Amino acid sequence: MTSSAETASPGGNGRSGRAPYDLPAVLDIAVAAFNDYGYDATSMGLLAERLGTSKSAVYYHVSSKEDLLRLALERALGELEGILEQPGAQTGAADERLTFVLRSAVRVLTDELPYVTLLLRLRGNTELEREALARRRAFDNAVSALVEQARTDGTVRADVDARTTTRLLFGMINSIVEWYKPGGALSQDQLADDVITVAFDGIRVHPGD
Amino acid sequence: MTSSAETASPGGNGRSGRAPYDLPAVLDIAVAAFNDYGYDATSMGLLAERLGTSKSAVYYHVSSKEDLLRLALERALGELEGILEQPGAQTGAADERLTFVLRSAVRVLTDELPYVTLLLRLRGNTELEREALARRRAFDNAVSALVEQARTDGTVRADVDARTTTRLLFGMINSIVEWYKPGGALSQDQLADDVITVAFDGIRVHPGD
DNA sequence: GTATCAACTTACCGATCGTTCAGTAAAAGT
DNA sequence: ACTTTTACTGAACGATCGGTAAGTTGATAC
Repeated sequence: MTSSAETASPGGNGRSGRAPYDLPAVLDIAVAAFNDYGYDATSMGLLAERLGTSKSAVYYHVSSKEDLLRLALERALGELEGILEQPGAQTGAADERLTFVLRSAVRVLTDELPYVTLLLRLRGNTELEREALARRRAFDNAVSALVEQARTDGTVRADVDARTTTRLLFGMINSIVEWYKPGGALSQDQLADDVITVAFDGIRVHPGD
Repeated sequence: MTSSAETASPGGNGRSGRAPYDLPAVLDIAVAAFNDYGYDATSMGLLAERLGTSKSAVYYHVSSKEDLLRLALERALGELEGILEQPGAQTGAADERLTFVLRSAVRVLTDELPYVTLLLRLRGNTELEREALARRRAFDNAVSALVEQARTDGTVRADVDARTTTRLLFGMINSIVEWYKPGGALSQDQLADDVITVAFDGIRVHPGD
């Protein structure tokens, strides 16, 4: 057997009554710290402090600070891009596909909250960040094409252009990472319903409804 | 006379054919750099390079890096808070006041784009940043109260709670700083119209419209 | 019982950070 | 003519940055 590590009993290595870290655990804490202070403002020393170890211990698990960022962004982008590969995003009427993608995006945002938060706050300073932003833009463009198609179908309003509509939609959805607290009073499903409701029908009560 | 400086003719001080900087000019360039790289990732050296001077020359005009941030945030927050003091935000029906505030917010965002952008990207690392975030939260709460009132009036939908509604509204509006380019094809007024349209009536075309 | 290995620790490196300081050239004031 | 003020320059400060090198420890393999 290949030693199923797990996050098993403490005292595993007897060093000081704490199981050794594995990469996913380090990544989780790193991403949380990046979101708290910002990637640039988070020093490896501070990260080590949060982990309860030394800087060099972190470097045993990861090859560089940027490597942590790469792993985190890959996870977020992979989940988002996965939405577009699902049947619900590829078959059916454009407005129904759009609904599916938006609802799925809300689910990914809430499921992978810290990872997507990190992605959405990138500034594009390094090559790695620029590549991630390009992939994010590609996702946005795919959704924009759906909006365009729905406009042609006559199911989405034509008095606002598709690009602006898409940006406002993502502005609304992406803002979720700035305030949503998982496990709070607002469930993921309820939030997704609210987003779809406001996005498609707006906040106004129409006379006669 | 108190020496009306202006950004007058070059060669003003004869040093190297360039007029001396004043604080507003330094602040403009600093805010642009902060938005390009992020506040933390922007070094005073890089800032000086953009200004075409030395690090210490910057310190002649400003007492610290944080001081630049303070001046910039004060400008953005002052403009936003000013919205709530205008008659349109204080008299009339709640939904009309809400419309006025949202439209005004779009105008402030586009007029003071770099300054508001900086504000909206704060992480709250220092005391200064936390104070700015508190003022921003107070603004959000004022708008949330308007939404609540409009719900009571029956002009805004009651099936989404006021807090979530407000957050989605601001998510939409605040995202403008991430993509709006002043002087482009989309005018400020058209953008404001689009925001109001999508926010109040959604993106869907209703059968029978 | 010795060798090997994962998982660290302590100590340190050069680079860069925000900031300061002493000096200085040109303009303005008197 | 002389002083003061404005707007800098160039060099340096201590602190902190991301990252590295070498040694140590307890568990496991043989």
